[in-house]
Amino acid sequence: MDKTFKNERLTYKLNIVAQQAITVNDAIFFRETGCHIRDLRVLRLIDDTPGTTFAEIAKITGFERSLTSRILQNLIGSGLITRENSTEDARVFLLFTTARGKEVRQVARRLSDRLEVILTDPLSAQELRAFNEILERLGSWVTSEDYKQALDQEANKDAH
Amino acid sequence: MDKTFKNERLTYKLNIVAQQAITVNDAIFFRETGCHIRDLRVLRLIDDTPGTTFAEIAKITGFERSLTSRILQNLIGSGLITRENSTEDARVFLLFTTARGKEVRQVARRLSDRLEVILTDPLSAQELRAFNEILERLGSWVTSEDYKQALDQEANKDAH
DNA sequence: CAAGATAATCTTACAATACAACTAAATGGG
DNA sequence: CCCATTTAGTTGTATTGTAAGATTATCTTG
Repeated sequence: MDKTFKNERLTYKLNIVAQQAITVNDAIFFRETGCHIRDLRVLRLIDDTPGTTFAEIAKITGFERSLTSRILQNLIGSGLITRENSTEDARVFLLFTTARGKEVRQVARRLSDRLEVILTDPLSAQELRAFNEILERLGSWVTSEDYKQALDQEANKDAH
Repeated sequence: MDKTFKNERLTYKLNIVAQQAITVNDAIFFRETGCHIRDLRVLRLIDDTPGTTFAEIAKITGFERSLTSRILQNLIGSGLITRENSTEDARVFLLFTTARGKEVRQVARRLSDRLEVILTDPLSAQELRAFNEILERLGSWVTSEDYKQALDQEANKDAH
């Protein structure tokens, strides 16, 4: 039996799997679409809510404003999105996907499906469902206030 | 119901959970032990195989030689490990943990236990076991040659 | 219309890490 | 036995990604 991780920490295992999957996938996405996963996420957001703004994107993704700005510039430069001045506020511009943007989004979606199939190849359908469900719960947990508080309490326990 | 990730990709969820858990944990480790997770991993390696060498560490961890060198310098600087010249080869030095190093390792181990309990708080014992087992398998899979090959094939399918 | 406030950008600084050049010591073939 | 090559480990430098803050343009309110 393969013992790649026997007795390793959960976070360590998590890190390996996430890191590996993302690094590899990102390279493939870039080769096939010219975009990195992060850019594609922004593209998806814009495609799902046409006319969204810079500020919206920054807020939803949590990216720094400067970073957001650059990603948008990239997408515009690649002709995947366009910006239109808002008629109500000349400071604001509205974002839309171009035809090419929609196309790239579809390509990315299909690619993503296939990559996920490969990633989860060793899992049975049932295991995959269970894994998804658990990740879901853990995701909610680690981004919650309660999690932060639990950690704070842990720290205080030590400090006494 | 909380929909943090509804319909999100597996890799995305994985990334969020791993990223969040690691970032937060690393900060706590650093505060409590003065070491980052990565340093602690090296410390553990040395403590488990006293007399190990620079080259061994670099090979096992997969870290760049320069990075490995700097981590070791840190650990030495903090008085957690010592280096001894090898009697057989003057280029080589052997690594050992100091008393303080062993102590820090223990502190880190206990802390790690507690942090893992907090992280997996929303899971039942059974779910935790299942999750661990699946992560184990995925870890082996994504670091295997077969995985790389499966991805290559996928890429070629497109290229035809 | 002046004084903030807000949207987005641009510049700069910083941290992390990889790469490559370097020193010192060992090995092995002529 | 000595010189060329290899190996162990270190250090300087370049690159990269990102955050923070200054900057520009526009809007709002008194």
